[in-house]
Amino acid sequence: MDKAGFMAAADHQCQQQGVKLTALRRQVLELVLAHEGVVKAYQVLADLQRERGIAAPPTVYRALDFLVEAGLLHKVDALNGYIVCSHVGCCHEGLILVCTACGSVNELEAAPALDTLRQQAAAQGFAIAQQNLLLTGLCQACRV
Amino acid sequence: MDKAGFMAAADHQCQQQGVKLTALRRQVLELVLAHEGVVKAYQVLADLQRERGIAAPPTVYRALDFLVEAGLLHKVDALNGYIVCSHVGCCHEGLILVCTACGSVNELEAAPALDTLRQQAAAQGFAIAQQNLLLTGLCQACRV
DNA sequence: AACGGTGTTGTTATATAGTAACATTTAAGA
DNA sequence: TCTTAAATGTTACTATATAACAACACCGTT
Repeated sequence: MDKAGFMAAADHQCQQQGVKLTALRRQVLELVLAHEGVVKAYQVLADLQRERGIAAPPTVYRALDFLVEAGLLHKVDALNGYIVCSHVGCCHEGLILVCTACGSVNELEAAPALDTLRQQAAAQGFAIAQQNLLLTGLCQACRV
Repeated sequence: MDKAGFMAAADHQCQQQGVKLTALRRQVLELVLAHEGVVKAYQVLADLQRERGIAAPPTVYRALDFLVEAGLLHKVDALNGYIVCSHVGCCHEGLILVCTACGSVNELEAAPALDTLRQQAAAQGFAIAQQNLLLTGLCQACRV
């Protein structure tokens, strides 16, 4: 999806959810989209400062939290960063693949196996709120 | 496994791997074992300072990194913490379940589903180096 | 025992990440 | 318009992690 398309989908999704994609949140989302792969909060902060002259960490963290909550971004804890959700609108989070060589990030669609995992967790009485599934390694392009 | 048993298994495993479980690493491992659930690096640092009078962050991080590398601990990125590996000696990392209510952590044994995931990643040409699979939610005891 | 290399630990300083608390502004309804 | 809730600004701070270099300990060789 191109950036304009993503922004349109973001607008739509926020409207659906009854939450507001304000100017600031929109700007932060665009800054994240402007990068490839994983983006760090302080990178976004620097970008934002360039565009607006001044900004403090909470400004960025609040916007990023909102965007994660809205399902537009995912937080990648293992990298202290954020990625754009590849599946806006179709709700499922996948398995995140991070290449240590080129830094690229992909969301692998693996619904059946993930469902199995969730069921096994549920079988132990565990009620899942969030998932955070990440594999680190070498992508096809880099493993040559 | 009790603590003494774990330390014995740790000794054995390090010997197998040809790496050294030095006095410092041993002490750090014991400090981690002394806690339930997730332990933070700076908590270990504080404990270590209590026992030895002085210690700096790199001392602790190096020891923790070593212990993770040796397969005795897992790093839980989503919590910036470490947990004791439940399966020392039998090599498989599982799926980590973290309860947001009581803070308890369990490693769920889910080899078949995890294998499927890995195969799906591999099918895309991705060579897995590390995995980091975590579910957050409520454990059986807390969901009542 | 003396030497030299490797790995471990100590030390200082600093980089990076994230949040608490309160003030101010904006938006939306009564 | 007034009021209230949400959003943003601001200051200060806490928490997490690493770089870089120095000192030391261990181990095999001469």
